[in-house]
Amino acid sequence: MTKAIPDFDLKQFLPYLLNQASEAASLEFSRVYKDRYGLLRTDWRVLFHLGIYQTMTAQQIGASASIHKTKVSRAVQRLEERRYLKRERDTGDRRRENLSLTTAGQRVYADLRAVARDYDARLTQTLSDDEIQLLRRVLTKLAQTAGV
Amino acid sequence: MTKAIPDFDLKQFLPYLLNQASEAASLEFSRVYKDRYGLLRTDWRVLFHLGIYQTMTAQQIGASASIHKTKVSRAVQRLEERRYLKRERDTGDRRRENLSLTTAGQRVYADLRAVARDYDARLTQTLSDDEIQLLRRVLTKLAQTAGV
DNA sequence: GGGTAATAGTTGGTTTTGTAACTAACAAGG
DNA sequence: CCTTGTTAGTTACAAAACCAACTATTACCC
Repeated sequence: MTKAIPDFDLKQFLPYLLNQASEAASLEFSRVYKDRYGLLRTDWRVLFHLGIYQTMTAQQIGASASIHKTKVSRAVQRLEERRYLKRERDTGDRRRENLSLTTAGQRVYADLRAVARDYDARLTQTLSDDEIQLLRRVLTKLAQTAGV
Repeated sequence: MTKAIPDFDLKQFLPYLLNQASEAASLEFSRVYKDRYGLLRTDWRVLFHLGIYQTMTAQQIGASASIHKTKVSRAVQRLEERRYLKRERDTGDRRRENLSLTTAGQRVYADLRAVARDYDARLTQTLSDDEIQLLRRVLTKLAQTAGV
């Protein structure tokens, strides 16, 4: 660690900085869904999609969250094993499965949603309303940039 | 996908939003270091640390980037295999290894640094200077929040 | 000095992810 | 209908991440 004048500011490089912020910002939340329910990151995202929208296919969830279909498939399997989710073959198009939460899954969702709300409030509590708005707007734009 | 009024806005939830933005923002850059040099995410971070600071130990890199020591260890192995990095046992404390880039490694760093600069400029080009400043400030704060 | 704790880094076994190939069902054109 | 192409979802195998235990060395301190 010698050089006095760095020729590149890694910590200001957006892909790096965004990743550091993202990891830090999800760390505590991940501990909750992991420790309390044994879920993985993809699992809680699928769970939340179904909690919010009631019924979706794996394809819809993957498109919404930019998750590859194999990851969605495995998250659905795990949630089904835990009896948080049920599948119903679509009668109109029998390739599709309409996914929804069981009562147990809805309970988990409601619990984690409350945690998420508190957590988001904590993350943003040191920021002004303007800052939060701008942050969300810019991040949303960035998220869309690369087709994600 | 039934419900008209969602009870939670997942896409505004910071851990989720940050992750989407982070993934999107690093996608194209990752293709460059992956396709051009066969590097993984941890690899380019270690490479950049050494490119910027000349000499560091694995411990220092891990502390700086919040990367677990086993991940650093394996990234160092991969970079060494590719002859981008050399290790020297520290004479003062023989547990430590002083890591630095080979000439080949420095070439790779210089190339990727140029890509990174262009890429960062592209990511921020639709934002005003004020927005960029605020974004970086807020993200830095968030990154520090959880001890990361 | 000699024992105990702490630190730097590696290794091994298990999970998770990534990628490609696969099955099953639908679509569209002849 | 029947071939060809597309879509929804799963499976298999390899690559990577995770976590715990390990070695080697240094620090502490009685």
